Formats: sequence, C-alpha cells, structure tokens
Amino acid sequence: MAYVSDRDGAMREVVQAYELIKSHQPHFQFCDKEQGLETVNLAQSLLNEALRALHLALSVLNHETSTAGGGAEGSSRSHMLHLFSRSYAAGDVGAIMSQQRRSKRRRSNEETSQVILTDAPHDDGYIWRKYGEKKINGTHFTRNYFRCSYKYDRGCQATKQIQQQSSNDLPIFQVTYNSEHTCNCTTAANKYIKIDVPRPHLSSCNPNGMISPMADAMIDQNQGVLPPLVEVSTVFFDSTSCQETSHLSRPYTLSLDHVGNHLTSTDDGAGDYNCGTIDAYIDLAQMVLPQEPLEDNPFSDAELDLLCNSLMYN
DNA sequence: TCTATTTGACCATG
DNA sequence: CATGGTCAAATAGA
Repeated sequence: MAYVSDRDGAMREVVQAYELIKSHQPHFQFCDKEQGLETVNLAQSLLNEALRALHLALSVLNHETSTAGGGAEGSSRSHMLHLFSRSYAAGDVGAIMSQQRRSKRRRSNEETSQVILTDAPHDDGYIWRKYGEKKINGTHFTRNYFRCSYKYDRGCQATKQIQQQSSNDLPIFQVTYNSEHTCNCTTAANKYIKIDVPRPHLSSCNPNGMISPMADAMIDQNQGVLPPLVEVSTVFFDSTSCQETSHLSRPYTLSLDHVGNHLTSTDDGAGDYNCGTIDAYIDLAQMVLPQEPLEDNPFSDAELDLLCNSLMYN
C-alpha cells in the first residue's frame, strides 16, 4: 500500500533528521569560548526545539501508521504513547485530533482538561463510573464517558472521556480528563505521580492481568536522568507470567544494560520482548524532551540507539 | 435488593 | 439542524 510506504519513508526521514541534529548537539556545549554565550544558548535552544518538534512528528507518524494500518496490516505499530496538555492538543498535535471535531458544548472548566494517549485508560488510580457512551463522527470507536464515583458522596466533579484510537493488539486510547479530583480517593499511587528514581520501574500487575498503577509511573523529566529521545516508562508483564511469578509484586529496576543484553523482540509484535523467562512488553511514554542538556545521563548513546531502533522498527 | 452499566432521550452549542 | 455531553429509566449481574 503506497500510503503505508510513504509514511514509513517519512518516518525514516524524521528519524534521520533527529539523529543528525542529535549528533551535532554536543558541539554546542564545548564552543562557548570561541563564540558568544548568547549565540550558543540560542543555537542550543533551537536545537532542542527542533528535536522536540521532530519527536512530536515522529509520534504522530507512529500513531497514524498504526491507525491507518489497522489490525494485521499495521506493520509498524506505534510504541510511543505521549502525554500532552490541552495547549498541545490545540496546536502541534492537532493532527492527532483531526478526526475528532471539537466539542460544540463548551465546558465551563475546559481549561483544566488534560489529554493523554495511553493503552491503559482505566488504570489511573481513581474510581470511575460510566455514565454514557456515544458514537462520535469520524471515529471508528464509541466514546465512553465517566465521572468520579464520589461525585455525589464528596461532590467531586472530575470526569473523563475515553476514546479508542486504534484496534491493534495493543489498542491506544485517548483519555480526556476534565476537572480536578476533590475527593482524595486514589486507590494507590496515581499513574501520573512523578517518582524520584534514577531508573524506570517495571510495573506490576494484579491477578486479573490489569496493570497496577503503583509502578506505572511517569518519570520526572526534571530529575535529569532520562535519555533525550525516549524513556522506558513502563513494562507490563504478561498476566499469566504475573500470576506465576510472585516476586513481580515488588518494584523492579530496569537498566538499559538489561534491555540490551536480555530483552529480545518476539515475533508477534514490535513491542513484545522476552525478558529472561518473563514475557513483557515495553512502552515508550512521555515524549517531552528535557529543557536542559542532560548532564548525568545514565544511558550511553549505544544503549539508547539499541532501544530506539528495536522499538521503532519492529 | 443493591449497584453498576447500557442506551435512548434531552439539551446546549455553534 | 447537526453534534456532542449528560441524564435517567431500563437492564444486568452479584
């Protein structure tokens, strides 16, 4: 199909541009004395912005490819789940939203809404109650409406909408959160709570195979320890493996060495890896690039390249 | 019987 | 008038 072929070509171009810029980025950190500091800072800023834009474009291409391919046709399934604010949704990420018309009923608190893409839309640490379902124009799946279970008990006005965006074996959902929770009813550490660990944690899962929110955490970009292009945010274990393996209930530290040496891609999908005797798949999340150059990056370029390539081209 | 979900109707908005 | 968000009666399930 020409469409997929062109898109793959575009994706290659974006990756190439990204790598090109990335390879030149270090030069700007060592030429402060020859050139004016402001110039260097400006160049660095522009590079960071270019990297951010390319990263954004790449994620959109990934997403569109997975959506256009649909099922078995989706040869390069998206592995990049990204989080962005409403301002992003109205701007750079507009392509993602292009299939959906903006709501004509304007919510009074719309400015507080937040949009994320995730493969675990129900796993955010809050208790929700479904109150509606609607077929939305231009989408293949119905949109589900949820409100906080404590709406009447505690007057919590939080709502969320879940819109499935792709039907692959790892479906992606767009989740729109409206209003802040006022109920203090998180069941566990919230999925979006930042954690202060130098390495990503593997998430555990409960007996029914759902991902536990405990370790499915966002990584704090400000910690300055994450790789510039991608970060391993979560690793979800196969439910049967979880049930059979008792030690999975505690946090597990993942190192890139571990990924490079022991995680190998399996046949059934780009994101599926075999980690020793445990089947797992890795999701890339949080596409936002750090604002400052990382000074204490624990991952070497080779490690990052290995991870990026294996995840993006499978 | 209670609670959660489903689903058609209603309503606000552009 | 079309669309999307919410309501509430009907239904399902524990």
